Amino acid sequence: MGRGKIEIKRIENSANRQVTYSKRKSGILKKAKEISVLCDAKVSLVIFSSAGKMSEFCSPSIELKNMLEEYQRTSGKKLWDSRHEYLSTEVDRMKKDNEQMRIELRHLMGEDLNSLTPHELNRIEDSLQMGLSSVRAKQMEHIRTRTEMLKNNERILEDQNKQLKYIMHQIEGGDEAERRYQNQQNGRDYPQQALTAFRVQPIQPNLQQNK
Amino acid sequence: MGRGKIEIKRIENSANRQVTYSKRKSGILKKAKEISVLCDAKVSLVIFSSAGKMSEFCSPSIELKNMLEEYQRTSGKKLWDSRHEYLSTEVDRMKKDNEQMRIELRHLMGEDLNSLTPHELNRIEDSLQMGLSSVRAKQMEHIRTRTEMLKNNERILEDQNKQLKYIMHQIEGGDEAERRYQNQQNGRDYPQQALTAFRVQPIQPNLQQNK
DNA sequence: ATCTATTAATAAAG
DNA sequence: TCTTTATTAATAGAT
Repeated sequence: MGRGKIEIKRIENSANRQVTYSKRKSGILKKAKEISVLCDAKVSLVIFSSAGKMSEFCSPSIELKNMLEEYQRTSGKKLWDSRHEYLSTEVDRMKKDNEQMRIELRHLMGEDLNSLTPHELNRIEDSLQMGLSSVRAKQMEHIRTRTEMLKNNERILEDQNKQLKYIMHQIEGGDEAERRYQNQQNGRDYPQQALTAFRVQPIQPNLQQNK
Repeated sequence: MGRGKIEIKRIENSANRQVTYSKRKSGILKKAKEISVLCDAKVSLVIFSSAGKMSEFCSPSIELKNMLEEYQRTSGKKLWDSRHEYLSTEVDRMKKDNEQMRIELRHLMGEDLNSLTPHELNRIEDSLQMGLSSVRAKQMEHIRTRTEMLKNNERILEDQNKQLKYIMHQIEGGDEAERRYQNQQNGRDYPQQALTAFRVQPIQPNLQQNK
């Protein structure tokens, strides 16, 4: 039904295929509407183009959902019932999993121990003991890291102190700066600016955060 | 496309309607097949005659079920009922729950600790410590119970021994029974029946199982 | 999109 | 229900 007869096989030329799709799609939708009206039939037609765009026709006055329910009854094929079943078993499976983990967690928290045999208690104890060891090892690791950080900062600050003392010594000819420093160390309210006034360049680029 | 043009409205004559249905049905099924082949489209076509007889076409290599899932995603219309949704959300919720418990369990077993802050580590440690205390308390309880059971059994057996010795003393006039008992104690193969031959009534109703 | 030559579908009849 | 056939409808290829 065109300028030439065509073979029914995939149209390789993409543009042609798209044009033909468009024409035939409207054709088949029209046919669907016609048969539903002429013959009082219930029709559901859903089409996805190769690009994934959807078109549909469904007889007026009937929901696709209802039609598909009838489809399942008539054909015996399951559409969403099977999905229901799948979900139901999935939920059951997970509930069991869940319950088991909940129980194990409870046991590890020292609850509901009455139902356990001595042997099971030993297993729990071992698990807790091992867990505790690992956790404490990790805590020690943290503490070591933090201690090293503090030591490092201390060293940097000490260096800085030495530099500052040296600079002050040079500038004020010795004892004056040393005296000021000692006063500050002793908690007297010596102006804080006294030190920064020397405009020393930043000398602690590696000072680490004590987070 | 026939001997005359027809108006698109319900065909009142039942026989005509049936004939037209049959012809157009095969026509539209053919069209569905053609567009799916020519244009690489996914097509689902379901038709019920007014008499309730069903015909269908679905693109090969695609399940109607899958198409309908895509339909729902694309159109946003829901085909399956609220129970389905309920199950879906239930599964999702449980998956989350599950995952969280799995993580907590792992931490309590001393795994995957790197992601934890010191504060979280402390929490885990406390939990483990408390769990361990409870488990050990319960183990002590078991041991105590078992010890008491053993003591009790021992007492019962001692009573029984006394009774047996007394009975034997009475029957055999004293030393003979005592001698037999001593022989048995010393491991000589004195016939086992010697004692049971007295047909003493069961006298240990409260003897407890050492399980 | 629109046009149109041609094929395809099908209404009515047999 | 099948076949035939006259006629309309659909559409392939061109514009």
